[in-house]
Amino acid sequence: MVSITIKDVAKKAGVSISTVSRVINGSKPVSSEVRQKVLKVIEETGYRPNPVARSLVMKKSQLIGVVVPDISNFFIGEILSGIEEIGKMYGYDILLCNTYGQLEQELRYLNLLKAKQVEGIVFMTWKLQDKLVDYLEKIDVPIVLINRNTSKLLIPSVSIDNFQAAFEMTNYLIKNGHRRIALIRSSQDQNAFGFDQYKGYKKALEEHGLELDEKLVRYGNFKLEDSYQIVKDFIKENVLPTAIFATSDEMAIGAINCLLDNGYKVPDDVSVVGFNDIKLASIYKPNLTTIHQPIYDIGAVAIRMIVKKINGEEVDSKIVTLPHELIIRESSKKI
Amino acid sequence: MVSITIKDVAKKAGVSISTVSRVINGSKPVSSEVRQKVLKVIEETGYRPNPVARSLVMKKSQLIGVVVPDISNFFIGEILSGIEEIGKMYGYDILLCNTYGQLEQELRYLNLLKAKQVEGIVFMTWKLQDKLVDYLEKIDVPIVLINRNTSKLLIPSVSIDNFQAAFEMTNYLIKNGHRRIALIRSSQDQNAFGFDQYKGYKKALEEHGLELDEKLVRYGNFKLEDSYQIVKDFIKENVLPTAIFATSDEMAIGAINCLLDNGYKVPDDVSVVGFNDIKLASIYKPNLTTIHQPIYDIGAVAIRMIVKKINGEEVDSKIVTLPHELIIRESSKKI
DNA sequence: TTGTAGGCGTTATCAT
DNA sequence: ATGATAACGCCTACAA
Repeated sequence: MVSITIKDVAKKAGVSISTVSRVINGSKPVSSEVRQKVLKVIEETGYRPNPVARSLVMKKSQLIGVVVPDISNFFIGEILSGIEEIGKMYGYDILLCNTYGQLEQELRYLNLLKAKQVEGIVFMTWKLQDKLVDYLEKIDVPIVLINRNTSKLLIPSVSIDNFQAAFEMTNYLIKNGHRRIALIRSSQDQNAFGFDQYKGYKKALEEHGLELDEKLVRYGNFKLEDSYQIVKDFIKENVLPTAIFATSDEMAIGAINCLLDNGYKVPDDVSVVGFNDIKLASIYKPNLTTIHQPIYDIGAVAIRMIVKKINGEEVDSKIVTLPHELIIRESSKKI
Repeated sequence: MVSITIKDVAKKAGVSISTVSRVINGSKPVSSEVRQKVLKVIEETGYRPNPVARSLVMKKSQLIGVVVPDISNFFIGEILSGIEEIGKMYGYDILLCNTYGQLEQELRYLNLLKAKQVEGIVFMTWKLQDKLVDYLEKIDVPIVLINRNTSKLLIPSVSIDNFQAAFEMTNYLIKNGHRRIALIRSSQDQNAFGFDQYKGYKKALEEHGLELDEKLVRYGNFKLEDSYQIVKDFIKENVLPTAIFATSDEMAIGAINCLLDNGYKVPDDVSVVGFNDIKLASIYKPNLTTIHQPIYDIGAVAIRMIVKKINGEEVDSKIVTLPHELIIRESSKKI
């Protein structure tokens, strides 16, 4: 099964390969007579230009790299559909990279993507380490970060206002009578995803004259198991708060499960709220009070920005902040 | 930012490009003296071979295409991690294609993947239409289907024994006193995913002398909303069965939600069971009775088969059937 | 409007 | 052991 090339088409149509190239790309005028002939041959032979060869000469690939820390994460899955769909719309294909949030993998993939001549990169991670930032800022490919407010960075990003959202959520909890509010977020690192949320939480506490009890701030890695264990610890240490603010819905669910398993009622004994509003949030029982993010749109906007950059169009702003909304459901209540 | 090529390295090292190529690929012996020199230059310059150029001449791409009907589906997300991880282990990257189960998209992507010189394809769909099968069988790239027992097809596949699993589940329900057991599966089509499950369901009914009531067999497209609506219909038509067998956990959850919303208790009023045992199945309240599949492994095995084929190794069997297990949890009970 | 020829970065086949 | 050089399939000045 030898695939047929532009040369074959040229020969069969009795023209030069440049002419064939021209009718394919419409790069230069071709007499409609010749064009018809060539088109006919292409049709007959089923010729398809070889994208690899094309990439080599054009240094373009119609490929966009997407690197994420966990494909099977619900939140990320939803973002991916936005990316894929809009990308497709513009003729770009997705090279998927799963890093498990490991710096080493992230660096490796970034290199690989560049080598593969991807035209843009959508990047997402839990922890934005300095070394990574250096690398990202230097890379000469359009890149956009997801879910980061990188005001201090040079890299464009699309995200909601995590600070404000966490602030609102904490406020809501406080206004509903909660005083001891735990925060489950990811790593302590300043660069870790969720630092803004931590600041929002802190600010709300401060505004109400509540003291921040660092014992109530715990760290999980966006996994159910992690928050499950954290709540277990709370119980064991006998310091269970009246409200738990988990910075991802998955972690909220893990927390609720632990509570339920230990005979506590949600929200009667403890209110638990999440973040993201993944599909599951409104399905799980009890439905999650959470911060709604336009998840699909985040992916869609990110890739749209990349496409614009690729086409040399001016991108309105480096940092796109999408709207969020506090959604109150069953998992929290006034005390 | 001009990237440096093999030519630059050759010049700097004072050798020919062939020599450089040799030390990179170890394709032919090179005096260790020269090798050191070249290696040093590569190190200094940070030279990385251009995979696109390499692809062009080798007609290989280190790329494996993965086409799925819905990235944000939980089950598929988990399969993807298996594929990605094992693929990476063998140096392959993933070109992700999301088809929404549309034939048109599937065909389009298959073409595109071939054009991109992918070395193999992992294919998954809800409905394996004839036109698609024709195409898949003709394609000259290693391909493996996921979650299909394609005994009658020429294409290799990896899957559990869906017939047997559905048989066991139905049996379990019957043995627990259920007589009116609804089945929610995907499209009626013979080629649709889930036909085997339908047969297993039927067989179990027959073996117990139970009549198959076609009114109890409904069709949803693996979406929560679909099964939600189906249960709503059951209620409206006043034909609610004592047990509902949904052929995906997501659909089971949709069914339970509808039941709950309408004042029914699960499993007290109605037992609901699922299929797949996605992570969520053991987290959702009530925990789902379901068929456990080794989801990650399915992806892993599939890509492993492809890599073997690429390397010309003999693949043991065309059809790999992985073990499943009936997991009994809280969503079903004896009546 | 059309054709010729050089080059994109590699690998592989010949010589040497 | 090493070096020219011809592919790989395509695009694009430059000529005609």
